[in-house]
Amino acid sequence: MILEALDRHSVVPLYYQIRQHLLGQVRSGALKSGQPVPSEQALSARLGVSRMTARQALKSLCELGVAYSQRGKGTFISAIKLEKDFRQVLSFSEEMQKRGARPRSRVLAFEICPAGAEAAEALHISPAESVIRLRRIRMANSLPLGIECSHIRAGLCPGLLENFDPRTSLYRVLASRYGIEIAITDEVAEAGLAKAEEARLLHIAKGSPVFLFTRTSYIHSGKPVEFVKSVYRADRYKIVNRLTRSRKTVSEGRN
Amino acid sequence: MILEALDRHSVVPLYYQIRQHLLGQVRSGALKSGQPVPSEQALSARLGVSRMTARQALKSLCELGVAYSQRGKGTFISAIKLEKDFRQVLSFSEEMQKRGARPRSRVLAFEICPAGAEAAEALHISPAESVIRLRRIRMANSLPLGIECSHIRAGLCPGLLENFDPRTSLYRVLASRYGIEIAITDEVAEAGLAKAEEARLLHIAKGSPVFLFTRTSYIHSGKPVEFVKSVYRADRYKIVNRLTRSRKTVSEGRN
DNA sequence: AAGTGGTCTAGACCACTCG
DNA sequence: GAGTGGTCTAGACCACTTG
Repeated sequence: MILEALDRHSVVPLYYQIRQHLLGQVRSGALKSGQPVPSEQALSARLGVSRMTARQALKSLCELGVAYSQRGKGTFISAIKLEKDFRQVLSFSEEMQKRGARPRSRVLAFEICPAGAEAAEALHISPAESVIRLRRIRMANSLPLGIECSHIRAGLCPGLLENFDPRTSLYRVLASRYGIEIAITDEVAEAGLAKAEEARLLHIAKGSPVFLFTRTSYIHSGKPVEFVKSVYRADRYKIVNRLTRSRKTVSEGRN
Repeated sequence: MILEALDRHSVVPLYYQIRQHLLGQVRSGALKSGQPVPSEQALSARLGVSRMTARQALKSLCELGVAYSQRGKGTFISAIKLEKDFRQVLSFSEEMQKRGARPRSRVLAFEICPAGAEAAEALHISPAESVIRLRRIRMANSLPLGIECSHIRAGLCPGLLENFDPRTSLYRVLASRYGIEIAITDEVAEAGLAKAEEARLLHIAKGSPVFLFTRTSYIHSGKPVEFVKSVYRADRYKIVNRLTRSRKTVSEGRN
């Protein structure tokens, strides 16, 4: 059934190799939804790994959303299609490429200025402290999609203004040049109507429906590094989400 | 430092007791953001459990978003506030109670009818197959918030129409009476303008901004059980999300 | 009764970070 | 070099599900 595809001398962990192997079987259709994945004991025996390792492989498969475990019954392939990066922060470029569209941006402003009240609160700095402000029109296949205005604490990335080409990926530069890796983004989405300037920039009628986003991004330690306000055309953008219902294990009561 | 609060004869798993203990220290302020959590070795030695058990406790703490681990350095309390149920499906009642509002509903329709094209596609049934349709105005503190129209495969819950009081919690009845436990909800949110009927029911002007939700809920096996379309007032509702950026482990390349 | 996943132990080696 | 988390082993007992 399962080939001996394990490389015990690889730097790739065994449980990860097993997971990828099973993932391949799902992708190829050899394992279909509802079907049981080999049990922990079976994997352990067949592949000559300890049961804990087999277990870790199955658990990580479940964390991907590809499978689910039932005590006393087994582990089964989930019918739900996308083993998806639903809740991943994607940069605009990444998101567009994934959807098969050509991303482009037009820079409206790229400057150092005081944070102002709203950005200051989100970034936990004083309103007078300097931020790098980058305002761009985001386009997919040359059609305007939205306007994004990003604020980054200037102290975190000295020289960004001089060294960054604002038409390229901000996240990539933050990571490679300054070692700033975004770990979490909190996002608030509201629905509203396009104001006159926004409508003009987005090529829609004033009063058209739009999404208003407010995003704050944090590095792993929890320190906020970026605050973004955006306006997106509602006729060309929607929010897709996947929510899970707690299996009693998440909270301890009262919630 | 850590009290011997472990009950080795409890039905509650040791790792879970340890996690809750650490969670308590975070809540009480004894462990603050940025501070290191006791290491796996330290917990293991101090509490007399194996390192794997201590490890499992720390791992589950990280899965809650309360802490994060760094190889070679340690595990630290995350500064990001809510150890939250961000990604949880909550029923309307649960959500409102959490926000401290009194939930109420007014039933507009509660009937059996053919699924129709849109619901049929989401539920993977034929458009002629019967569904139970429940249309309600959702209110918080007596103010109308939104209109929800839910479609449930009639075959899954015989007698629901006679036995369910549509002003109470649908999810609770599905779970207790029919053993249907919602595991995952896929949600699409769009922004739009209120139509005449919607505006009247929601007490807003026609053309006011609204959220349009389309939700499909699945049980663990992936079978779809409920399809909901809703319209929510944008001035009283917003979407809050937390996104994480992949730590290279999630996908295997090309993404 | 047999098989499953959930928990737990007491070790081990490794790569990594930091002083 | 000392400490940390990441992986792995070879066992064990348990609760749960199913025939």
